Amino acid sequence: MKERNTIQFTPIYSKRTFENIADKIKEHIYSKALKPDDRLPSERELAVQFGTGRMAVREALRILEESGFVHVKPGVEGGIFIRELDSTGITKTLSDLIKMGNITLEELTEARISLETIIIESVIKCISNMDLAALEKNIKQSEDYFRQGNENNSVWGNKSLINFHTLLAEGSENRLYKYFLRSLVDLSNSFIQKSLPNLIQDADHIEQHKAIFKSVKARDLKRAKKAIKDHLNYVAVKIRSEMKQAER
Amino acid sequence: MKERNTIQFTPIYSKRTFENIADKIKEHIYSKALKPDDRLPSERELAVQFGTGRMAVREALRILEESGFVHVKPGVEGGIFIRELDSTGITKTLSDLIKMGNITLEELTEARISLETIIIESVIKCISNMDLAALEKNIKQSEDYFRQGNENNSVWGNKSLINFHTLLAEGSENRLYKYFLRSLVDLSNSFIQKSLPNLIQDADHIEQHKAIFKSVKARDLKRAKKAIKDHLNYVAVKIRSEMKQAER
DNA sequence: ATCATTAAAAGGTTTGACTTTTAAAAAATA
DNA sequence: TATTTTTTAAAAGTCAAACCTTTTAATGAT
Repeated sequence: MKERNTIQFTPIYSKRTFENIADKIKEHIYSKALKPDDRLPSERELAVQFGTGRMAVREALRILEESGFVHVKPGVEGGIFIRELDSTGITKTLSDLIKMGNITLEELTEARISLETIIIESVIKCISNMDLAALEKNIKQSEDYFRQGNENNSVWGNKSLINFHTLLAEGSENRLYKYFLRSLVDLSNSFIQKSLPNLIQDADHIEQHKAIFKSVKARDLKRAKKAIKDHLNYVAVKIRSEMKQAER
Repeated sequence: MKERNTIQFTPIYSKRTFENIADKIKEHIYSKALKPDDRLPSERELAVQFGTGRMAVREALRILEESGFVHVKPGVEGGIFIRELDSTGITKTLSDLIKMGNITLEELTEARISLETIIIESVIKCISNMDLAALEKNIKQSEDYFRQGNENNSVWGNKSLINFHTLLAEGSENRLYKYFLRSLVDLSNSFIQKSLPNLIQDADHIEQHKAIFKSVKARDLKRAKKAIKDHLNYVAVKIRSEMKQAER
């Protein structure tokens, strides 16, 4: 039996000039011909090379800039520089969705709890000694900062406290988890920071990080899952009560 | 004891004109003064209203277009239209990360399995009868298409087969899950479709959807979790073996 | 009724002149 | 000599005006 040919036609867009330019540059980035920190020719030079006007190039640059491929710096020694793609694209989108009210803080924290539970499973299977050491160092920093921390006892001063979770995700082999988690953490932080700028850091928080670390180091999945869940719920409850208090 | 004032200065950016324009328009979208399908004044008119040149407006539009806020149509009765924000922003970012090799198909499917397991928990708690009906209808469509499906027995023809999972996510109350899942599903589909354009649809696939549906309807979490896990693993195995076969 | 033509409105593109920003280089000062 | 200030050149940022292209509604011819 002869196989039938099932070709499909895809819609045709006669693309706009600036889209073509953006695509051409992207191709070079995809193919690694252009790598992070490389500098592109100047706007005017690009316009000449592409055989287009300067404005078309500029519009292409706006697109590339917005999606995080390049970053543009004016002045001598300035120019158009290739950037590393990271989680900021996701963060930006989610941030917009939050501003539109399409996502609430509750949804954010719920998603974070689910995600971190998944991550801890992944992490416990494949975390390296280097990652473990980084975590241990992070906890040390948190403790140090907390001890001398009379100057500014807001959680927001203690950066290491905030970084623990993203650092934990670094131990996972699935980069998607890292991107997602980093976005969620960044967002819930900036979200909470706005409503509770004076949130106090407490010793329990660090103890809980320590508990998570220990169970991960011991590769005790059951204990680790419980530790992370307890911790996140603890934080969620604390935030909720603080918010209630702030309302009055 | 007097509380110490802990103000923080945020960095100052003297923003570029087009950024200011984009921000101004975004504000109106955030505040719902501009709603989906609303039409903005023409480029020329906007330039007059903002007191800037037309090119600054155009660059702002490129940004808004890229991040999914507006969509631009030329011609009479054309113009600049407000769009509903959805998951396409996330999808686009992830798609770029895939093209950069920062994410693989394996990571994608793994993440999908984890996410769908979470979703099924959320769904089973709060799914409405309407959502259940939609799922049931979807399965009916898949079966109908499959029965008369001699014309084109590729899975890709059977759209309802593909939509089952995103439809399931609609039952969740957490919109983040919906956005994430839709992105992951869209991506793995377009990914697989490229490498396996002739993937055959099979009856088991639909039976598994049915099993998931039944356990969700019965609110049997344990059975539902098993059903979704089995299904996704089944698909993953099938795809992997097909890919191996395609290599030869 | 149907088809072809036309005109207007919108975005798309180019060009050239001008402004602003930045950092290195040069000059003035201590 | 070391430091501070000024100059300068390269690059992006901006604007205005003209012109091109696409789209569709309205008009007119068949």
